[in-house]
Amino acid sequence: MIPTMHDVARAAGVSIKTVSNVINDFPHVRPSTRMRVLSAIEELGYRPNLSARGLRSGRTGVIGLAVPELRQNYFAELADSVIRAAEKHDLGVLVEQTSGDRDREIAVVTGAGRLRLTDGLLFSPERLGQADRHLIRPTFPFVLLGERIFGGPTDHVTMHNVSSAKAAVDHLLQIGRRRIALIGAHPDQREDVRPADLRVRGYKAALEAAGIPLDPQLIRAVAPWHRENGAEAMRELIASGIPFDGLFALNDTLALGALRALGEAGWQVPGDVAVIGFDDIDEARFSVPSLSSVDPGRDEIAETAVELLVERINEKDGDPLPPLLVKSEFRIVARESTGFGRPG
Amino acid sequence: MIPTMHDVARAAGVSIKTVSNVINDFPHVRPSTRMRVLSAIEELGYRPNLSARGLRSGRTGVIGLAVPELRQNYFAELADSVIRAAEKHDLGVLVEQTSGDRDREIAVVTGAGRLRLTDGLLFSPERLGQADRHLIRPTFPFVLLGERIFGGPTDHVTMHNVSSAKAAVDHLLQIGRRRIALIGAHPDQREDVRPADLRVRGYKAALEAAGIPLDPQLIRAVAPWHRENGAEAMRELIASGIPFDGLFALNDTLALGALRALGEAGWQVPGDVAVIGFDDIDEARFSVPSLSSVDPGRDEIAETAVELLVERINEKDGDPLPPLLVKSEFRIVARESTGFGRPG
DNA sequence: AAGAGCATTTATAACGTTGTATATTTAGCG
DNA sequence: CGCTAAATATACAACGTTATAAATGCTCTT
Repeated sequence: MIPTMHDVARAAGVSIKTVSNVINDFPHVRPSTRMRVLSAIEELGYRPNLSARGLRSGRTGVIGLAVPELRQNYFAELADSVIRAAEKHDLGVLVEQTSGDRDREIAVVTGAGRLRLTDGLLFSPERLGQADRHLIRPTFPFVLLGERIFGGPTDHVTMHNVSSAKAAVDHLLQIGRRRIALIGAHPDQREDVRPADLRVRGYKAALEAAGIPLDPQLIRAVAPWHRENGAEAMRELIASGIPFDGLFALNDTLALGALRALGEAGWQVPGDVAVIGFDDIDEARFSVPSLSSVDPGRDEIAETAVELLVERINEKDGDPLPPLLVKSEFRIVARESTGFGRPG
Repeated sequence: MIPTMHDVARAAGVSIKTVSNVINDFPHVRPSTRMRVLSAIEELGYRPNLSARGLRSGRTGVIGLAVPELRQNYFAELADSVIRAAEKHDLGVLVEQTSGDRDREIAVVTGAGRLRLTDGLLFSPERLGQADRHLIRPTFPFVLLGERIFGGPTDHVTMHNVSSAKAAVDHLLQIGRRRIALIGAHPDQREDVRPADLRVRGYKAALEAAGIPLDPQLIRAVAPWHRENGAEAMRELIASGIPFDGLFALNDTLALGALRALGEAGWQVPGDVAVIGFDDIDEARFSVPSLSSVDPGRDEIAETAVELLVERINEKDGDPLPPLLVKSEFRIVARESTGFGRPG
């Protein structure tokens, strides 16, 4: 049978509360008593029952992470970073996949479902957007990730989409590219706070600052941001005959698809077209050619998000701080696809 | 304040146990009573406290998944599949990363750490090997994944390493390749049950069946199986001047690294060298050229593993079934790197 | 050497749910 | 109708932990 605190207490000849005090590092325990309890714990192989602890203390020591799907590199790497960050706070991470399904995302933000076993939730939406802001009710510790919803009632960790996108395009301009295509714009033209729109805004700002007129033909709508769609968009652009010497793909997956299409068509990268992506997923370092990208600070996002969530969890009931918006630092990573690093 | 069953019971004018009965679909509840309770639940926004349920019932509704790290595509995709499979059984998944650290892997198998909150554990080791078999004590529901440990006291879901590797090499032979290199062998020569060894065995079997003499120079040891190491091994092989016209990489990540090195060296794939990998990660479909691979049946592995775990969780104490070894079906996926699909 | 004041320990009551045993109601049947 | 059996509902204990408050032990003063 699995030993309980009672068993330990009996073995050590102390009360159950003393065992609890030892386990929770309560200061006033005589060293000799602590020793006795610790060895009883050791001997019996006792482990605290986390359900009981959770019931009594109101904390489970687990946070939830809801992402569209781990199959997508960006989210796998995000989850990796979140799990590492949570570990530092001694928290476990329960991962839930929404599959980008609207109803499931709603279930997640309204606190339904499995995530009730958690002390708080990190949520990276894929379908819910600005219009669904009102659905988010901060009835439990909650931190929003990503760029789909702004101005909600909860903490939010995101990236500098506009300025980092501008920096990416600046990078292409610096190496002398003038006709810079963009793939990944949102199919409908409404400009709001979606990452696609924000990054397009950065693209336009960079061109404008450089005094280069905007050619709408070079902006290609692509959704969703999968490799095959990136490849397809690139094939279409190549087939259209519209000249271009640079490409800004709104994420790395699109860029990798585009690299493939360029390769198929016999175009040289970066000779004929310099390419930069966004996200700096691990894979970018190992494509042929390796892919320049924008590192949006994934680790920083994960760590910040976990820290904010921990603060919310520890927050006293009385004095809730106002919701915080944090933008992580970004960084341009220049690789072969824009003429840096090894020759490609 | 968060409502409890008591609040629901009071609102519906019934006893707390009746509320419990409604929630757990206990058969003998009058439809009118059920309605009353349900609407009270709805009105109060009641959600069961899973810690309390866990304490009382001994089940948390969460299983653990321990993998080296989600950053590696294979594990991200495995986790994705596991979470989907668990969902069908109404189970959440707590993901733990061992970072391939031996001590952490030991902590995981001995039931220490955070995973105490779970009803059972799926474990995919990276460091623990055959010699550590004795560490695994089935004191809680446990299913082993992967190919590092065989003959342990628990259920185990794995793949047909030898025969699928043989099939991969057969595929290269069928398209006329005769000098087939292998990268990813284990640095030490001891042949046991590690995936590297098993796959090398399949490689040898295929050559032998085709009557092709083994050239030890073509077998390259690589560890760990990362892209950069695959690229490096390939560069060395190319530099060595040893002729070869086919490559079997023991996993896709190595193969992708090798593709990169081949590209750098100006070799054509599949013209000069036909390449096949192992795992069929999503990325294989989108490399340039797309990568032929062995699909080891990841979804099947995940589903089988979750089902076995659920059975163990539900097992009565008295009659434990003997440990089960399940091998999933594999399948060769032929793509451009071996001359199939679009031209590459 | 008695008490003050702090360090240490303990008994007992929760936390919110489900299981057991039992009470009550309803339905079926002669 | 009255009796039995089934259906329905309930009270209360228990799961293993932490919090509270109170009890005991120890170390100093004076």
